[in-house]
Order: sequence, then structure tokens, then C-alpha cells
Amino acid sequence: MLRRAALRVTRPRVAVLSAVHAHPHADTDAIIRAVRRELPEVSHQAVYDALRALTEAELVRRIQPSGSVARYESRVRDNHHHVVCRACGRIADVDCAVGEAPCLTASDDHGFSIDEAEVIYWGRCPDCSDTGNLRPS
Amino acid sequence: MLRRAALRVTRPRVAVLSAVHAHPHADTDAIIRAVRRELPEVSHQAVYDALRALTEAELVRRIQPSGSVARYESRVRDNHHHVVCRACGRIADVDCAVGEAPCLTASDDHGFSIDEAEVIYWGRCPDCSDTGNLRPS
DNA sequence: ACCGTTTTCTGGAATGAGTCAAGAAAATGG
DNA sequence: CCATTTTCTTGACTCATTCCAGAAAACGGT
Repeated sequence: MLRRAALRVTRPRVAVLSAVHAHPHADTDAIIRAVRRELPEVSHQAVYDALRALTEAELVRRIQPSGSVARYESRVRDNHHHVVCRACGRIADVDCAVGEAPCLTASDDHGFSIDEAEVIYWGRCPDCSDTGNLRPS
Repeated sequence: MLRRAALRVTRPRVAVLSAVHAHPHADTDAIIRAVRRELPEVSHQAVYDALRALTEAELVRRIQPSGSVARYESRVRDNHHHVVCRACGRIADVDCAVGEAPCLTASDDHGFSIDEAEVIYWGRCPDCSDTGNLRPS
């Protein structure tokens, strides 16, 4: 994967890439901890650098719902969206509702050339609905 | 407005509310500077507190595109979305493309009870398209 | 208008995700 | 295996936002 993206293959990058595959929607700190289970000596900077390189190469996708730190996932180039729980922050994937790349149509684009439409659905996850957990809001 | 929302009416809150009305999509720092033009002595904490109170009362709306600090706007409860320029960060409003509250339908909601669909269109604004400005990405 | 209660504001310190920078280490191409 | 280029380590640093304690201001009732 890395080679195909013209990225040098290093231990930290391999470990970061598989950590993202293993833990979808994990934040940077969780990824650092996961990576260190295999490579105890990696610096946090190496992980930040790897995540940036992988994101720019579009091998991983970075998402950051309001009020959250950056999170990463391996599903990429497939135009999917996310549901986020207002109470516990849990994130789940949602396939685009209307087909191919439909949301890419704004009513008035103000002259912008748009290349992506990102959708975040906000609500409560089943657990927080059931338990009446109201935290954050 | 404040009274109708059951909020105490204080000078800082009034100033913050009108600053948000005067400068749509301004970040907290810009709001602090705008407020201090009228009330030079307000603490930044007062502005943060006011913005939170106003956001919770739904008198202003907080938005935070990935990689940006928090921004505030006064258009509220009208289900509109945003276009963000990848190069310069400029933000413009976009009315919802499909009518009433249509985007509120996810293909599979994973049992979440969804109350809002937030859409961010990413692209380049007219200026950055013309000048070839490629910064950030 | 005044008082007591409650909320908000001031001032300053603290937190924490993320970035910067310099030199050491590792990866690639020949 | 060597030279070149990129990446990693270490540690300092930035900056938005939050926390805290005491002072000040707003509201409800008399």
C-alpha cells in the first residue's frame, strides 16, 4: 500500500496504517498507544507525521467532528458519512443516502469549485438513548 | 433576545451577540477584538462564557470545520450548510439543497436517533481558484 | 429603591492537542 | 555498499480553550 502511494516503507508507518485499520475512528492518542504495543519506542511525532503522510496520500481519512480531536479511519474514497453521538461521542459509518455522489450539489455554490461534501449526522446512540445519558449537551 | 431565552442581560453578552451578528463566521479571537472595541475591559473568559451560553440557548450557532478553530454565526434554526475553501478557509452559507430537512435521512442510522444533519462542502473559493492559491492541502 | 441570592465576570494559571526545529537514523536508487 | 534524501527522536513550544477563586453585577421579592 505504502509503496503504491510512493511513500517510503518504514516500521512506524506500517504500524500506524495497521492501527488505523484495526481501530476505525480512533484518535491520535489511541493510535499512538496501539502502535507502541508493537514498537514501544516510537515517538508521538513519528505517529503525527505518519498520519499526515497517510492522509495526504489518501490511504487514511481524517475526520474531526466539532468538539472532538482528530480521528482516523481506513475506509477511503467511498463517499461515506458519519453519525456522531452527542452524549458519548461514538461514531458510526453511514453510506451516502442518495446514491453515487449526490450530496455534491449545493443549491448555490457562491462560485466555489466544490470537490467533496462531508455529512455529519448528530444524535444519540442506542446506548445513550436507553440510559438517558445526556452528557456534553 | 437574551431575556426571551431566560438569560441574564449583561453588557458582555449583548456585545458578544451583536458582534456575532456583525461578523458572521468570525472566530473567538475576532469576536473578542470586536467586543473590546466597545467594552475594552472584557476578559476573554467572559466572551467564551457568553458564546457558550448563547450557543446553548440557540441564539448563535457554533461551527468548526476540520482544522479550524470554533466559529460562530447568527443564522440559526434554518437548516443551512457551509462551503469552506480548502486554501484560505473562507466560509459561505449554502441553503439546503433539497428542501425542508431532507438530509436528515441516513441510509442506515445504526439505531441512532438523529436530530441534525450537518453538511460541509469542501472546495476552493473563486479567489483561490483564480490565483492558483494551493495553501493548506 | 434596597437586600440577599444567584449568576456572571475578572485575572491568572493550567491543560492538552498539535507543531517546530536540529541532529541522528533509516530507506531508497545506483 | 555508498551517497542522498526522507523520516524519526527528543524536547521545547504554541495557542485555543478550560479551570479556579474571589469580586462584581443582575434579578426577585420586600
